[in-house]
Amino acid sequence: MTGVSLRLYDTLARDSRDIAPLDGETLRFYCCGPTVYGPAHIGNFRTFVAQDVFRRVVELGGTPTLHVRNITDVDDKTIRDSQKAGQTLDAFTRGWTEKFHHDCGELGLLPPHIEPGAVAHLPHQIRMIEKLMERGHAYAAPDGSVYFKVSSYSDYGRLSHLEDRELRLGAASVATATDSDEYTKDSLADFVLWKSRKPEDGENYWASPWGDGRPGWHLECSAMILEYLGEDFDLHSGGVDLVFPHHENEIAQSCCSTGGHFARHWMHVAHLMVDGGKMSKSLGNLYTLEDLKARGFSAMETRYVLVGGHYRQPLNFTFHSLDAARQALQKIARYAKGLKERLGEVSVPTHEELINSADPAPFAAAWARLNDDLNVPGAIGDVFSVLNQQKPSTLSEEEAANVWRGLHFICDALGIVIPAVIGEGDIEVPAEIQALADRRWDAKMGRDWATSDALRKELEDAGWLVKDAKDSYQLLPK
RNA sequence: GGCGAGGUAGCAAAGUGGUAAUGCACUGGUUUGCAAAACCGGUAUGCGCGGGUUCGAUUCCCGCCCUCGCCUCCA
Repeated sequence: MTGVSLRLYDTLARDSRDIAPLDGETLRFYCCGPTVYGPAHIGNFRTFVAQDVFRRVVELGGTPTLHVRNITDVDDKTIRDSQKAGQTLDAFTRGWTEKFHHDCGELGLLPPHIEPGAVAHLPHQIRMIEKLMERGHAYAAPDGSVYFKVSSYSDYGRLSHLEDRELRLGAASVATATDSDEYTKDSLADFVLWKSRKPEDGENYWASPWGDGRPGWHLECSAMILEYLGEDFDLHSGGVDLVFPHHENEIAQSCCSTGGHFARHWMHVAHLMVDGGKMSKSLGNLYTLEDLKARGFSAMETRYVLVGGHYRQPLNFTFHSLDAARQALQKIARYAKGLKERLGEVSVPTHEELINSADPAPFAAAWARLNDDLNVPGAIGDVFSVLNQQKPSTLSEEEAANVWRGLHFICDALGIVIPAVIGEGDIEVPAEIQALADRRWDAKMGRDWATSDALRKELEDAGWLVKDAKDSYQLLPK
């Protein structure tokens, strides 16, 4: 044990609270997962990365977790786009789920212990609707849709603080709502649990006691949480935009169907902005991991950026921040290399090994920051402060080993894999650049400094940096 | 209109009732033939503006200005 316990801000309590498992053993938590109708963008990943850091800190602190994250594989968008792609819904969502898993792997996200899909849990959802009907919290409309009766649940709005929301609806929202054709609802506030079959759904409908149709979006999380985490569990997490209505609706559905407590703690991750504003497809600033890789940035560099702002603060993404991330990671990489030289043969401890011998060593301050509402930027600052003070060459072997373990401990908490020092891996050098560099090396060996420097300049102008060592040199792209 | 978050150096981003971490960028020096790396140092008399409380506020209170997000597609 590390002797520090995690305090985390709770959206519902509007205050920080200690995180401790309800059952005294395992921290059980749920994260709203992606809707798989395309590649996730880095904004989506910001949330998943923040949740991953949460899980890592909990585990490294000595508490095992049960992490459940769903896959939304049926909704308007998945149906619409699968049809556009000429694929069955199942094939379409399976493909995007695989892509999602691939990206998660590259970003170093620990896979959830359970990853349920909505379609595979239709019986659970239908059962929940039946419960809600029995208890008088839901009603079927003439067209076969089923709605949750918001007025039947007095606590509705507690999470989002929109208690009397019909009265508070902005002018724009009212206009939109009344223009829509959902006249079958008793109240504007009621939300759909079961959507009756529509022609545009094609083959994507399922049988229910209320007729053919498909589940409402909010329902899947409630049903799957009940199945895998029960009526009462530790924490629920998602992006801030889910506070209302999604999480509010989940609470209503779950509490009304079971009488249980539902989530004890709510963690919400602020949005990623791009160039100071919201990301959107129309602005062309919606980046995927693929987009950034095409520009030469690794998934780890992206992760470093995503993790680099406090999770409750909007984070502005820019390409400059990716450049800065690369430099910062290289600084850590060079430091780690220095330690390695000091230590000889050392291995990189795994997450499991670190859990079993949890010890932040000289990075206790950084670890404390992480345990204070996951203050990652503060922790990173502390890490560099230590690196600036503990130079590998000045450390005893024992001290170096300590720093090595501690550094990996903190990096593991952040999910950062320390990269190789650039240049130590394979770099493809164009033949003409290589030729220039060889000529320069010959000139240098011949102590023809003028020619050597001129060629260095030429290489720099071509975007290549020459690093000289005693009897060799390296070419690095600038 | 309602709710919420925020305005800290060129950029990013922590933090504290007692005088501003850290990363990037920039920059002086040591070192290197020159570079790179490394090492030593510099770069906000200042934390949106105006008041107030206090021995002392960037940190608390009040007012104002500005930015961003949410208000049933949304991580």
